[in-house]
Amino acid sequence: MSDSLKLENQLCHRFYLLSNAFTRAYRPLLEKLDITYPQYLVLMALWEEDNVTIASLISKTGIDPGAMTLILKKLVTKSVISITKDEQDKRVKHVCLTDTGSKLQAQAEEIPAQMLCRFDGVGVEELREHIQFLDKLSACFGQN
Amino acid sequence: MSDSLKLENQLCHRFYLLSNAFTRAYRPLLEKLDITYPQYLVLMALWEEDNVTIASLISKTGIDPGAMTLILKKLVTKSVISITKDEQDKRVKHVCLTDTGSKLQAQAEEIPAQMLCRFDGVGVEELREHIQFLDKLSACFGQN
DNA sequence: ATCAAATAATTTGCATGCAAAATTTTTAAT
DNA sequence: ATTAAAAATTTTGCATGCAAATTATTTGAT
Repeated sequence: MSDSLKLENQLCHRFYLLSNAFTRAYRPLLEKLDITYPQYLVLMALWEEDNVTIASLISKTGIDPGAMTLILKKLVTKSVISITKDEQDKRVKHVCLTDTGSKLQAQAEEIPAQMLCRFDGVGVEELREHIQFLDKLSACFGQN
Repeated sequence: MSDSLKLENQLCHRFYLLSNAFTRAYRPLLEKLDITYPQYLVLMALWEEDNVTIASLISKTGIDPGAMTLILKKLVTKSVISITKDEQDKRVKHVCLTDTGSKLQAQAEEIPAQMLCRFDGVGVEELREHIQFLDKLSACFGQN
């Protein structure tokens, strides 16, 4: 019976807890925009670069293809995005922000700062340093 | 348009990606034990301390109460745990490992090492240091 | 003792996450 | 040109995650 199976020694459990904690923390902020956290990820990607393919959104956000289909449908229903078919390659679809979707960015601008406020005693330098570690760790798992 | 809404600047997105990546990485290892990742969390808690209340499991694993009910039902169906009612306080239920559940620990012992193998170029010292940061960050969000 | 407030679990309804199968369309090899 | 393999999406089925409402019990205050 080593300690390797103890919960407190699991790196994965930390990420499980933190990922869920962040999603919960974002919820009240995102509800004002009437969107969920994964939908927020899609919109952040689109605010950076509009008119991209679904495959591109999947790659940038890391959202599962099957989930992406549903998420995009909901954003279309909310009139935040529109989806058009590619004329050259009929397999491909392009996702565009609507006026409503573009204007949502202004309301979202304040969200990152509001989240940072909650990081009590966490320095910006410290943060940047650890983010490098997180990216290094992500690289260990490849694209999947 | 500040950069605060860019995906690459989102700490939350890192945790989203890493949490999902870990769950995916554990899947093939856990399938040999016929359990899912959240079920694995519950079992790790029970291998550390058996015969605990559901509320205790919720607290230790951070799994949502509603989800916990379903997870425990499945573990009961697999004959990995058994659930008994408290005689003193009829609101409370106690969760116990069955023989099958106890013996599963032996098969699970090799899992942590197999996961660590994938951490290419990540030092043990480095790991310990960053885990402290993760715990510090978790504390910013309280129990919820 | 009595009754409101607090607890422990469960249920409900909605939104993913994900593997695997299915569709549609394109590309590549023969 | 044909056809098999590849690529982009969608669909299907199952397992959470989570807020909110509900149920069953217990505790605490009057």
